[in-house]
Amino acid sequence: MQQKIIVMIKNFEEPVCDNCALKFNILFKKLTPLQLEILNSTKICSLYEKGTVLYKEGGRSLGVYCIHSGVLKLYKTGIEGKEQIIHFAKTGDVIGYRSAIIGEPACTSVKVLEDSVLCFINTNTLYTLLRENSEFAIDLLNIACKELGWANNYITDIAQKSVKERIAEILLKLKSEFGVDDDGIINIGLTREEIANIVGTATESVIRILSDFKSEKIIELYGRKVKIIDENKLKKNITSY
Amino acid sequence: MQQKIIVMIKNFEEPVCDNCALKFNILFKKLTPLQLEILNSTKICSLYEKGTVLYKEGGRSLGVYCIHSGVLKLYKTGIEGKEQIIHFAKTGDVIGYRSAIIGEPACTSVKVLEDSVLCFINTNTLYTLLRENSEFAIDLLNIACKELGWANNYITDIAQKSVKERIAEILLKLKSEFGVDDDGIINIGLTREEIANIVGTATESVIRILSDFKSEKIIELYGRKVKIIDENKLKKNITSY
DNA sequence: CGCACCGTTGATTAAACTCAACCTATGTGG
DNA sequence: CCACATAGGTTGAGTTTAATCAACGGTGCG
Repeated sequence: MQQKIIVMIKNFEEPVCDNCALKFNILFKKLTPLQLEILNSTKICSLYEKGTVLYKEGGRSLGVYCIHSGVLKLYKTGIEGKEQIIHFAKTGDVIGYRSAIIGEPACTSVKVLEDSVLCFINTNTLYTLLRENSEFAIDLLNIACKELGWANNYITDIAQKSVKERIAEILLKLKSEFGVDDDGIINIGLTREEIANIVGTATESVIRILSDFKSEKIIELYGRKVKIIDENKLKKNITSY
Repeated sequence: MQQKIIVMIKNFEEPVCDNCALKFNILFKKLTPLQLEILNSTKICSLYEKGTVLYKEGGRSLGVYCIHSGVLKLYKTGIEGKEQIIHFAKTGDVIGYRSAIIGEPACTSVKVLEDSVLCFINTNTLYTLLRENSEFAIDLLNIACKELGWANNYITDIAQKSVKERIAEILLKLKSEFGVDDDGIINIGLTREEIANIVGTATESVIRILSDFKSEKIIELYGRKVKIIDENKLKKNITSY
């Protein structure tokens, strides 16, 4: 029996913290040149292909990941394995810090949605930087607080809004978060099931509601991609507080 | 016409940070004696009576409150004024830091549920301490991360569990958070509507489910207070992941 | 080809909300 | 003191929303 082995080599440029565009991002902008050097020499960068599970809920954290490029989803596994997507992470985001900071098992799993170049920073280095540089700690605190604000909003949304409203909202959020291409199509493709797992509903409900929006000429569907053609009408589906 | 004016003076002992029991709490334990002194001399303590609204969603934050004693609820105002309770704060908790840190309007309103002695720390002092003492910043980061973990869990709960499960869970959470008195009755009294506003349901649903639990001999009701008499049966109402 | 995964549709069911009425306790003004 | 208003609690009936169940079509892949 013969096996054909296909080796696919995807190349990626190893990022250097010192001239990484992300150092201008909120988190790393306050690091000193020396600290950037420490970061650069201890970080471990790799390309993670679509579908890879980076880490799982309940697993012990070893550090944080800085997203140089790519898209990932953070989710919890709920009742009967149903996944609840907590949020998406993309270029410039840092994930895994919650678990690294408090030294508890991860509260979410992370899966690569689009090939990603990630820099891993171990907990020791993270803590060294946090202790040495309180501005850095404050910036990470900022990130955590922003996420917390979003989470609080989302609790209210899920608790009070209808499935239709939540889907309308998520479409707008995806648009603002991922942008649109030249044809105005939102730059992320999610399965119907994934959308359901964001807003906390059944796949069939998502299908029906997307199809409603389509027949009301509010959106256009291109497979997994969505184009919003009437943002105002879409917003009218959202009860504002 | 005569008016009878009743002046009620409630006394409270002004807390001194240096020997405040809370300094052993996670947040303040890393402050130096000097920093505790700064904290002590700039903080403003007051007694806030039940019913007082400390601050409102959307309002600009001026600092954080350290809870010396008392109970408060943090909530968002959602659709048609329906309140969504995000969480409760009690002795030893610090509230308002999210807004103070990121310099955005508050994302929740806060109301006093039980007379509270609160120490107000203005944003300047907070930032001074954060900058001077990275351990302090790390500890606040810890608090934010814990809250974030809880919020993520709650998103999954609300999205996936039934109202009955959520109520069962909240009763257990209230018990562990507030403890029970000598008769085993949970040390917090909430209206049916407030319970509804925690789990995101209608008041009537809470009434019906509590009454179900009562007739199944799982809980006993004493007005607004609840006694859990069969914790195992209550837990059976919660689907575990 | 056959399998797996995704998307779609229709029919049915179940969960929870809404509405309405009524009860009780508490507090208020006349 | 009574009359009344207010807020919280309760119950029942009817309706709505969304979940579930089932069947089926399309697509890509080994």
